[in-house]
Amino acid sequence: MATTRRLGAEDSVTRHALLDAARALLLEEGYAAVTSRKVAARAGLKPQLVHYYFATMDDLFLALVRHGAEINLDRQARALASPEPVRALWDFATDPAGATFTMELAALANHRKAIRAELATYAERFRALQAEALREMFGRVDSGVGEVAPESLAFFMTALAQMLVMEDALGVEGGHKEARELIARLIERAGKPQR
Amino acid sequence: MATTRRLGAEDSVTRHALLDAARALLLEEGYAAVTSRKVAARAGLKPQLVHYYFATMDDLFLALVRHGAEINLDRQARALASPEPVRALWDFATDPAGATFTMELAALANHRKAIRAELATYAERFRALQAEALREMFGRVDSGVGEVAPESLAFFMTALAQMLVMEDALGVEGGHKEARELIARLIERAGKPQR
DNA sequence: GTCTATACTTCGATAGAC
DNA sequence: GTCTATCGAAGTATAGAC
Repeated sequence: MATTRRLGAEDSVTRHALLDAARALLLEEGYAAVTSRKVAARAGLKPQLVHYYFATMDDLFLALVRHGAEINLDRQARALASPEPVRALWDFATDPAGATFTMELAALANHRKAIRAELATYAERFRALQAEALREMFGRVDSGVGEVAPESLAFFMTALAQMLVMEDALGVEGGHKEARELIARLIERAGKPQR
Repeated sequence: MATTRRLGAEDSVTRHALLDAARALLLEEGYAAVTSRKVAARAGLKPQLVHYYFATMDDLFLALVRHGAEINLDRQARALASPEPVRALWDFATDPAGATFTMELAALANHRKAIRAELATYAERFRALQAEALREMFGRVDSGVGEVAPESLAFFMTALAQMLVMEDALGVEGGHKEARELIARLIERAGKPQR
């Protein structure tokens, strides 16, 4: 294995078209629909081109992870720098496209080592950046049963956002309306950081 | 379509073996690995038998959903009837196998209508049963920013449990330790219901 | 540097033998 | 009622032409 097969250039227009098509398929039909044939068809290209630009399908998925993560790191940074960072962060976390993208990749990663490692690294980076921002805003927060570390606060927020969006997509709604209202009140209260 | 092809009996031993194999594959390698060939191989049977007992792969998945859900409804009922229902419910929700099973099916369901509908129906049932039990135990709970309905409480609990387990599986751990400790304290406090 | 012709494997599904 | 022989489509990947 590991023959020295040639690959297309990273900045190729065709390569970008394939990545775009793959991302669209991932969102619309799930990771199982991201096959060389379907990706190519969506981009109006031949299936073999996928393997010219990406040695294996795993490589394509890795490129997808990196590209999506970099874009979202940007978006998150902007949210954290906004006048209402907590609200902006929540809006960012509950964006359906972003949440779907993450959930699909997580499901895929569950059984593909290389992708899992890459996704985990990015996830920790996201959380650390959120935690840092929350720490600056609030320090440790009292929960009524002890203090909450910023990292945990970031986890709670992301977890609830992801599951809300995911269940919405499935058509599960029990408890959502009141949960969203409660979170809205928490964000309202957090609007003006204590320090 | 819809030809009147014959199907095997529901109580067939072979059928059960196939379902067991499918469940194991789903847990170990993800839904994409649940193919007629792999399921059969795992059960030591011929691939064509899958289609004798399940007209389509969707039918196999549906059977898997129903079987898994019925077992878990039982487990949840036992948890709710235990001396420490809140703790038992949390332990049940954070069981890795159960959470993985759910997440895989959710990812699959995202893009398969029939499975999505079935899964959503069961999910609502789980939540309603949890909510009913929590309502009997606590009524509405004060959160510091208004009351929390039992249904929302159930959602929060399940969401956090699922994401904890899922991130653990991916190797993401930021904020988990303190989050688990905080939840443990909450459960401790909830140990003795107020009414 | 870019794309095509082609090979080989695995997929879901059907028709028909026992 | 149970299982097998077989099919056409779709999957990843390689070697080689432009």
